[in-house]
Formats: sequence, C-alpha cells, structure tokens
Amino acid sequence: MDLAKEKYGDILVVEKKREEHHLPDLKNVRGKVVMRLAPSPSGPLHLGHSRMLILNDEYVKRYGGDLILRIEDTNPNNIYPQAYEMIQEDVRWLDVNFTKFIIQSERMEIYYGRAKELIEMGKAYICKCKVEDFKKDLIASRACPHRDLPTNLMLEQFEEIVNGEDRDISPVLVIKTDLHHPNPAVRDWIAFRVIETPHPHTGRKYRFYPLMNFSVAIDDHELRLTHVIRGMDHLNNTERQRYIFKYFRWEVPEYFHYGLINIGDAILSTTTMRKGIEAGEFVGWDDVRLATLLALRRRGYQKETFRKYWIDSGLNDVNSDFSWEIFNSMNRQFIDHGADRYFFIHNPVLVKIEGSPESIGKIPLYPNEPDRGFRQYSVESDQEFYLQKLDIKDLKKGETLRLKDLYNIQFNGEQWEYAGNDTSIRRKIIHWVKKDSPEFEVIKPDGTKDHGFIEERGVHTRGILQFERYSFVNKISDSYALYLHK
RNA sequence: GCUCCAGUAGUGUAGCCAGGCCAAGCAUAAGAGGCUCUCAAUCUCUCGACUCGGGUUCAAAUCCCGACUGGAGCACCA
Repeated sequence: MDLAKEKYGDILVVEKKREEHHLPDLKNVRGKVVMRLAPSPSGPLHLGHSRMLILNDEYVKRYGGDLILRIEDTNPNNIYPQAYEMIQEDVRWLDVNFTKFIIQSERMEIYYGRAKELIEMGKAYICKCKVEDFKKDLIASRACPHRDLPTNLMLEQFEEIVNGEDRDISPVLVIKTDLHHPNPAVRDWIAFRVIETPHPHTGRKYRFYPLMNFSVAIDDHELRLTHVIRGMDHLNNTERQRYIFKYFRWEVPEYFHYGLINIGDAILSTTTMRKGIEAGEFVGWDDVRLATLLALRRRGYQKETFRKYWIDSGLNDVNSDFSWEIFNSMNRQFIDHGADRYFFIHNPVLVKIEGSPESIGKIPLYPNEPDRGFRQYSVESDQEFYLQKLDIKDLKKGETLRLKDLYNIQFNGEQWEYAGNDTSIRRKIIHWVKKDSPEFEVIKPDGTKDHGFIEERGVHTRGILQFERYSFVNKISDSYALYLHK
C-alpha cells in the first residue's frame, strides 16, 4: 500500500488536480488577467447571470488580476434605478470579488471622443435615413446617401446632435465595416442613437447614447481587458466589435464564447418580472416563482451550489438545458447536514387511535447524529392525530402502519386501532402530529400553498430544515416556510 | 432565406486541439440491495451514449467531406 503510494503518488495528485480544475485553461494568459462582469441594470441578477459571474470569478481567482464590474446603462429606457445597488449585493452574495466598479453612463465623454475620432478617420458616419431604408440598403449591400459625406459636415452634425440642436429626424452614428460582408448582421452597424428619456444617473445631460457594441468595444480596450468570456449569442457582436479594435489598431482581448444554457421553467426576463411585480402578481423580486438570485437565495439555495454547478457545466460550446435535478442534488449536499428534521402534515386527516396507551414519542433531530437531540411528545390514551390523507387512503382492512418513533396502528375497516409497539416486522413508517398542533403553510415554487399542521417543537425554528417525507424547506416564520426541493 | 456555431447515455458533463492507454470516465436520474423507526443522508451493484454516411490511417469519439438535427444572430436591447 505504502509502496504503491510512494511509487504512484505523483500520478494520484495529478488526477486529483484535474478533478478540481474542471474549467479549461484560458488561452494566451500572460501573467495576470483582466476580466469583466457586464450586466445591464434592468433589474437584480438572476440564475442566468450567476453563470458569467462565477466563471469570470473562477478565472480571475486562478490567474490573479482584476475583475471589473461594469454596469451597462446606456439605454435609459431599460433601467431599474435600484438595480445599481441590487446588482452589487447579488455579486457579493455569491462571493464574487470584483476589484473595480464602473458605470458606463459616467463615461459618455470617452465614447463621444472616440466616436469623433472614428468620423475623422472616415470609419463612421451620421445617417439620417429612415429605418426601413437603412435596412434595405444593407441587405442590398448598398451605401446609404450619407455614408460618404464630407468629414467636416459629419463632425458638425455630430455636435449638433449631441447638443440637441438637431431635432428633425432621429439620426444615428454608424460604424463602417464592409457592405459586402457575407453576414448581413456584420455590415455597417449602428453605434449611437438618440434617446430623449431622462437617465436615472445623468438626467437630461445626454441624448445621444452609444449602443452596446460601441461602448463595450471602447471600454474593453480602455480597461485593458485581456479575456472576455461570454455566451455564443454574442458571436456576431464580437465580429462587429473587432472592427473598432482594428480601426484603432488596439490589441484585441482573447474572446471565448460558451454555449447557451436554456433555463426552462424559470422566469428570467426582467421586463416580465418587473411588470408582474408592478401588477401585484408577484410579491417582489424575491417571489418564489422568479429565478432571481434573491428568490433562489430566499428559498434556501446556497451560494456554493451556484459555484459548483457552473464550474461543473464548464465552458462547453454546446447549448444545453439547465438541470434543476442536478442543481438540487448539489444543493442537498450543502444543506443536508445542517437541516434538522421535523414533521409537517399536509392534506391532513384527523384520526383517533382506539385503545392506544399513553406513550412518549422521541424523534431525533437528525437521525445520523443522535447527539443533536430529540423532539419529544407525550401522547394520551386514545390519542387523536393528524395524518396525511395520502398515507392512509386506499388501505385494506387489517393493514398496519407505524407512526414513526411512536407505535403501530391498524386499520380495521372503519377506524384505527392501537397495534402494539413491535418493530421486528417491517411496515410502512409514516409521520404524524398531535391534534391541536399549530397550523402551517408551505409556499411552493409555483406559488401554490400546501396547508396543514406542523409539530409543536418545530414552530419557532427558522432557516433550512427538512420536513420528513416531504421536502427541504426554508422556514421564514412561525406560520410558513418556502419549499426548497426534495 | 442569409451568416455563424455545434452534435458523447433520460439529464449535465470528461475525452476531441496534439488519433492508439476509450470494449468511453464522472455526476444526476432510474432499478436492485445494505444501513436506517423519513421517500433524506450514507454504502454496494445494475442500467444506459460517441447523430448518420463516406473518406484519410495500421488505428477515428478524436482529422476531412456530405447529409441530417439542434442552437445563435440578422441591425437603432444587452
């Protein structure tokens, strides 16, 4: 044994390391890395965001360097003002350490400066075409009438737009790429458009806002990003952004696009969530039906679960489905040991056990560790209990069950009778609560409620616990808990 | 329709770049059993996959081509 260890120790270590470092190495790492998290402040973060948070954080932790949290708020029509704060809290909760915090709306002058440079270089133009005409031209690989106007005129127009002097049609600034590019999505693309909506941060100071492809390209350079990892939905955007890097002769970050993960059975659209909350359909951003980090956290999902799940999913370039099954299983690993056991009877039926003696039920808080203590109840003779309808329906005459850690009962066709305390025979074990136990509710992820009774000793507990034979829950108050998972 | 990306068990992944050690590893689910006075935890076993067809090669999950299938994008969201 020892000999084997001595001889093959190195190999064993290598194997182990491979398991831990599930994520592949990044390409072209020279010293430290600079990476970024770039959410838009349309609402708090959700399950989908947690992936890019964790992945970026993992790499910065592996190589060392900076992780920049950059709020992409260049569309005032899509900003939820509280999100600036909420996002930072979400990120911190996941133990993602960002080292810099940047808000794009504070960087407008930088974008304007770069835009003017591009105009001067002949790589951008002000376009006043109607939307439909512009599209038609692009599809036909045809230059629009504004594309080759003199530089001076363009610069003048740019100033006019920025200063709000130009109110005729809604002009845009367009980046020249290649009108004959085989991919129509990459042909001349729009970098700025006019939005008159006041911005929560800058008010009416600006009206000509950059689109994501422009501000992202500029900032990725200005902040000296070395690696950008993001979803494959950005493949075309990367192509567009490369033009900016090319025109300025900037060094291009290493891009990596991972496959999209389809999270079914979850509400992720911030617009849908916000509307639902405003309409009173959801109680808030932490409504159990939403897949926000806030909601999942409140239900009892652990930050470690998010990290483990996303590391395990890796950077596969294949699109796939999110697996609640696996996610829940991982979460169970983190919570099981800390979760005391209690009885909750839902869909209750009151039954009297005829001929039952006075006894004491002593049930462990956590069966694998008796040291943690017990919940103890004394029951009367002919005691009445709440049992789950599901457990006692469809029973044949003469069948026996065992009330867990108490005694056996037998169905005689009409009523229930005491059936001794013999545990040598295996029979179905069910849980129970005494009559007069407190009422209790569990709110399930679909928003419906399971109503019933909780055992008395469980009433004042809080946090994650397991209702035996029911599920794990996060107990919020004396009267209700949120359903977590089996 | 056009551009691009990809196809490993029910699900999530490892392996592919540098072909052989892959009669394909792990997790989860399912089935059986052990332990247990929970349907949890824990332990053992079982089940189950390289999309298809060609090609290159002594050798293909891995390289090339095609088909099929799935996905992303297609312009003033990010």
